[in-house]
Amino acid sequence: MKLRDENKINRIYKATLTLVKQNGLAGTTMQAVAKEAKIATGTLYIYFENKESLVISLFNECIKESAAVVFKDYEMSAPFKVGFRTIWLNVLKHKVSHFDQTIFLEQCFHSPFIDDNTRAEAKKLLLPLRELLERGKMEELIKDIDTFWLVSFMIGYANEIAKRITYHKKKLTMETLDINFQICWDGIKA
Amino acid sequence: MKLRDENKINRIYKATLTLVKQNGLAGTTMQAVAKEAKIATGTLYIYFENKESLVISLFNECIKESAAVVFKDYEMSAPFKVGFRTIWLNVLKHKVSHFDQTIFLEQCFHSPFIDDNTRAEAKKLLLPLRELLERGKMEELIKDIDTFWLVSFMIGYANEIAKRITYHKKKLTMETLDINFQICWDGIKA
DNA sequence: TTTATAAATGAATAAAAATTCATTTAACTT
DNA sequence: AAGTTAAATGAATTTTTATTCATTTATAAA
Repeated sequence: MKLRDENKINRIYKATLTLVKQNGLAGTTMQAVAKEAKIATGTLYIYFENKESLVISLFNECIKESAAVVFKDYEMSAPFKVGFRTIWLNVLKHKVSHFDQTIFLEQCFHSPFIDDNTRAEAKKLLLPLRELLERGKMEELIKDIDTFWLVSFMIGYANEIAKRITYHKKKLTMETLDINFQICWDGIKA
Repeated sequence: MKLRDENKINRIYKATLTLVKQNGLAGTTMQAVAKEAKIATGTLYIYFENKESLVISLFNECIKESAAVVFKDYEMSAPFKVGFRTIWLNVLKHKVSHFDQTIFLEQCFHSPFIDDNTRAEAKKLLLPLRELLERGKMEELIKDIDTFWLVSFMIGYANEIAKRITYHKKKLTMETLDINFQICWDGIKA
């Protein structure tokens, strides 16, 4: 009996991300995904019921992976600014190094595949970040404004930098990180 | 002789924007566009050779409109911060009030329809903004870092706010504008 | 009015993409 | 080594979407 190859799912995911980055969700066909993943078209349908299912599974995978990365190396006990920097750099580095995921997620939010419910679920993963920001406000280190705007600011900015770096073939050097974190910190600090 | 109705083109554009915001470029069919614009499918092809042509025309239209808006009410003679605020608010207000365009442009950048050349042309429209920022650096009012990052920051942030406001059904009140401009200004000021 | 001209229509066709399935292949069991 | 099972294949089919075109309708000029 031939065993189902879990690794193949990753090949399919990878292929999908590559193609969506290149051509958008609009321009990505199942045939193309299969070809890119070096499998037959039919094989795709062994692993995923249909295109919608593939997109939704990959969406959840990306959300999960991205959430896992945010709090890497974060120490509750460290000073607020240190913790904030760690998290912001985690977000930025991840968005740059997995840029295809960044674009895929963006495309998903305006696709017929992802509904409001899925969107809402995805949002929940940012809860720990919101808590960190509440702490910063408590300690009077950052502006006392609706956390909503603070989150928008740090995530949105990281997103934009990731795009710019990729499109303009910039490198994510330590200098680049420092410059941008400085802007980010000055923006939110009290 | 029946005259070609230029206004119909706007109806088609409007319909396309509405549908792309809802379903993405992926989920937007010519049939659906025609129906939304309340015309027959065939009529669409009188005005646009094919789907690609429709998308590219609309892309150029959006870019043009957005460029026209940026410098509204801007006075060269005003102090730098005043000018900067005017422009930033113009960008933000436009992105919020024409959110369908914001999304359409975003989708275009990852579609098979828009090529690198078109992208580069679009970028040129930000030139006056770059010049303003150079002036700010000269006057030592803002951070002396690559203009590239400053533009990323102000445009990217406006983009993100527009998304957040729309998705979370927030209103663009004067308070909201002030809060966010404060963050933006603190971020770039020297 | 009548005629000429171009726009508008939408069903028909072509093209592209999604999905299926009969057949083959690979890996495990006895 | 033979038998069994499930994965893999890719051509064939179905479904969806883009595009065409013969016909109708509206407008302007004669």
